[in-house]
This record gives sequence, structure tokens and C-alpha cells, in this order.
Amino acid sequence: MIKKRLSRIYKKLYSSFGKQRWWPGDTKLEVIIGAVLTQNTAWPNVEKSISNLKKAGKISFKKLSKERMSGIARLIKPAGYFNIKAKRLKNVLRFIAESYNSSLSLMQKADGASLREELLGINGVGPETADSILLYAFGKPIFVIDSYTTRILSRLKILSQDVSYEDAQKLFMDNLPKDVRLFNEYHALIVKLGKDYCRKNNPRCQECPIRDEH
DNA sequence: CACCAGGCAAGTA
DNA sequence: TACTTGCATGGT
Repeated sequence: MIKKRLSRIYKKLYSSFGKQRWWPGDTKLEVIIGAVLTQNTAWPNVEKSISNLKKAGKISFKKLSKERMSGIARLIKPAGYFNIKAKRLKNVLRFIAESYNSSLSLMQKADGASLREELLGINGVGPETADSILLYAFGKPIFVIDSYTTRILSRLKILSQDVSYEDAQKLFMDNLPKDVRLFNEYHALIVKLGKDYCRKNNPRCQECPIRDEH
């Protein structure tokens, strides 16, 4: 019974790791910026970039929109891929300006499913980035999938390793209550598990808190 | 030293 | 549709 299994795994992760307090970010804009900067990048490097942006006073829709691309690239350098990410941030800002009158509170009122499609239309925003923005910036009940999720679930023989993003997401959303707090915490706990126990060259599966689920 | 991280898009066949 | 490659810094 997949519903019970997913719920049991969640409880085990939560009781071993506790609340994760995601997303680390003070404002919606900061969460959105972090979602782009963390693409294929370790979080500490994102934090350095966010800190640079803060020190420069650029975590503001107006200020960041006015900033030149080379200026953004310079500030976000520690996150890697700084040229392409500067462009992606610009693309996101332009979308918000054109479709939501530069208003994140107006964007907040949008329907989750249609906003998801709009976000996916931005060059530089794929499914994980879009869903991270929806869940963690806007509190929409959408489950975020990442490489840890499919890796761990394939080890548990719940999914095959090459499952599509959409199918993995459907598994969670069809078998869990659509609860924002649950989706928020579950994804964060999976990332914690992946980082600490299931990393590629560091599989400490013997000490893994869901070892008995294998 | 090698490997990889809270992805995505563009190019190729 | 299904691979492959570029993007780039910083931690382990």
C-alpha cells in the first residue's frame, strides 16, 4: 500500500531529522532568486551569492530589474554558471513585470496550475525551479521532485530510476494529502536524507533512518 | 587530485 | 523522442 508507505517514510524522516525550516529566505523574491541560483549548485554557494546581493541592496524587484546583467553576474559569482543565471534572473523579472505588473502579491493570487505553466514558459525555469517557486515562495500545494527523490525512491524500489519528473510528482501528489506544510517538509527531508546518506560517493546506507524500508 | 552539487537549454541524430 | 554537452564556482 503506497499511501501508507509514503506516510511511514515521512514519519521516520521527520522523527530522525526534525523540522527542516525550508525555504531559507526572508522574502518571496529571495526565495525565487535562490530557486534559480541553486540549479545544480550546492546551497552554501547560493548563500554567498544571496549575501552579496543583500549587501549591495539588490534583493528588491526595482533595484534588481535596473541592475545590468554583468553586475548581477558579478554578485552571484559564487553560485557558478553566473552568466547564464544572471540571464535567467532577468527573464524571471521580465516575466513578473509583464504578466503581473511587477507585483508578487498579485502573482500570489494566481491559480497554481496556470502559474506553473507560465513559469515553465520562462527560459531558464524548468520543472524543479517552477515547483520550488510555487511551493516555497507562494505556498501552493505542489510537490517538488529532485535528483535525490528519484534516486532514493528507486533504491526503495518504489520507482524506476529513469521515471519522468511528472510521474514522480504524480506519485506523491496522488498518494498524500495535498497539504502545503507536508509537501514543504517532505521534500526538505528527502534532500537532507540524500545529502547525509545517499550521496554518490558516500552511501552510508547502513545508518540510514529508513534502512528497513529497502 | 577527481568528483559533484536542491537543473536547464540547445544541439544532434 | 532520446542522448549529449555547456555552463562554472567551491566543498569534500
